[in-house]
Amino acid sequence: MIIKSNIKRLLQYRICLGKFKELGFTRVYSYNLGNAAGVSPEQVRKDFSTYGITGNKKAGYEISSLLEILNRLFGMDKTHNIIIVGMGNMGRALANYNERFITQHVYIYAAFDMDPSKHNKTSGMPVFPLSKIPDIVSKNDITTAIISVPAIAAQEVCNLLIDVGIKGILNFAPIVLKVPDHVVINHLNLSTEIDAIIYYLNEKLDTR
Amino acid sequence: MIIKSNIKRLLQYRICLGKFKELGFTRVYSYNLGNAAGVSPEQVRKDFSTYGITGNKKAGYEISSLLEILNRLFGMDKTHNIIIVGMGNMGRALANYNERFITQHVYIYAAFDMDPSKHNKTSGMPVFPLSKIPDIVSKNDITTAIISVPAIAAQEVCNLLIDVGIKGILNFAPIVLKVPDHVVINHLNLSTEIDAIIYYLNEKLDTR
DNA sequence: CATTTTATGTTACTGTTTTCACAATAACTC
DNA sequence: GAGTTATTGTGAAAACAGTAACATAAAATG
Ligand SMILES: NC(=O)c1ccc[n+]([C@@H]2O[C@H](COP(=O)([O-])OP(=O)(O)OC[C@H]3O[C@@H](n4cnc5c(N)ncnc54)[C@H](O)[C@@H]3O)[C@@H](O)[C@H]2O)c1
Ligand SMILES: NC(=O)c1ccc[n+]([C@@H]2O[C@H](COP(=O)([O-])OP(=O)(O)OC[C@H]3O[C@@H](n4cnc5c(N)ncnc54)[C@H](O)[C@@H]3O)[C@@H](O)[C@H]2O)c1
Repeated sequence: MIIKSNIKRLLQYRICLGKFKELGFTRVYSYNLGNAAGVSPEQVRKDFSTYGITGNKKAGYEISSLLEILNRLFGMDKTHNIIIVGMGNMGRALANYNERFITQHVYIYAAFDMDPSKHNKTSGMPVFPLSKIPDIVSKNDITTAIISVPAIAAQEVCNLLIDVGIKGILNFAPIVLKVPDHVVINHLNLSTEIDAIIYYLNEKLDTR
Repeated sequence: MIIKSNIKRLLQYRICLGKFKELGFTRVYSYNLGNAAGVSPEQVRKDFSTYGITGNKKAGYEISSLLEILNRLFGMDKTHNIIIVGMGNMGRALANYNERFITQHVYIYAAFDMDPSKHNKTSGMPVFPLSKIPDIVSKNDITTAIISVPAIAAQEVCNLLIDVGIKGILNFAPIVLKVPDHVVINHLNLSTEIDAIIYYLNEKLDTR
């Protein structure tokens, strides 16, 4: 599953709208939103059009009602509990960010690690052994998980998660995980993100 | 700047080829690579074709020479020194990953933070105040930086980096940074990555 | 209240990416 | 070494995404 850019843009519009609202604005134009989100005003209107979102001729969009529509579109009427497997450097960084994730209606409900020395509560949420996964996932209707274990263990952890009913996965391990069709998987390879930047820098030099 | 998916795929092929090599293989077919990288064999061949990379009819691709070509394409004949600004949770996680980044020819040479309590060497590389940025960047030919400061400070840090000659930025702060055309910027919003997964899960339920 | 202004919403266009199909050809078989 | 097989390489087709143009309509103006 590759996440479409229009979905990412709509989520970005939502974040920008929140900031506009905080600043006391009540209406925005496609031009303002595009500027804040780094896209053209036409792109903003096109994205809204695709999802049947309409504003007012000449008067732009009312921020509160636009936010309501986007919040409904993204199921943000409630907070989505998720779990993390792998409480190493990346897992801890994410765990410590929990109070900010909740502003996007995401909450890390529990974490899991194979290393018993990680089993404690210092990161805000409990850290359990992997044997607790089935119980916690099923008892709390959890459908989404973050994998931040070493690449060597990622497929095994992934399989386990799918077995217990996880349907959406954000994977930080630098390996392409094999999942059944019904599972939504989002691969995030930070090394690659940096390498790609460096590639474009060199390319610009070459074609000068 | 939006990073094209063919570049990300080529980088992924490179990683997969490395694993094949470790496992003792000397040749691969487009089918093997596609399978490992999660794409179709046609996509693999097309990507190679786009960059003038050729293999052998019936005998596939020789791993070592393919790796050489990709390493050259991505400037991996040398290690690229980069810096991080913001040594909080995310910055530290990245810093601790330095010995792994170097396998992708990326090395975090120095880190910067406005908070004096972060100025030490416990994370492997030195952590300096921001006033040291111009000196370190220019003396070490550094062109790429990671921003992991709070959103409120990100644009200011970004401007400073561009002023001292940084040309490529990976930004973790949940804000769309304004940069001149010649700067390559890669926005990575982790909240959005999770929200997008949740969106697709709900969408699948809706259209069931 | 007629006219002008200005921003939306959509259609048509343009460009890009992916998939498909198959000719070309190197390796293998007998 | 002729015939068969398997895999590449690419051009054409299809699908997708982004840009541009403009008709439409609400608001502002006077
Ligand atoms: N830290 C980074 O900045 C960074 C950057 C790029 C990629 N990554 C990737 O993210 C993943 C996590 O990175 P990290 O730096 O946090 O690694 P880490 O080694 O610090 O942490 C890994 C954690 O996973 C746990 N673990 C190992 N095997 C497990 C298993 N089978 N089940 C459950 N837990 C297990 C370990 O106990 C450890 O706590 C890795 O795949 C890494 O390649 C991290
Ligand atoms: N930690 C996560 O998992 C996570 C998830 C999503 C997004 N992010 C984003 O990544 C960024 C960093 O997150 P974090 O969790 O590491 O935050 P953090 O608060 O732990 O760390 C921020 C660091 O930046 C430093 N800083 C603040 N202002 C600065 C300035 N002007 N110049 C230099 N340094 C400055 C602080 O001293 C601190 O060390 C934030 O923008 C955050 O929204 C983080």
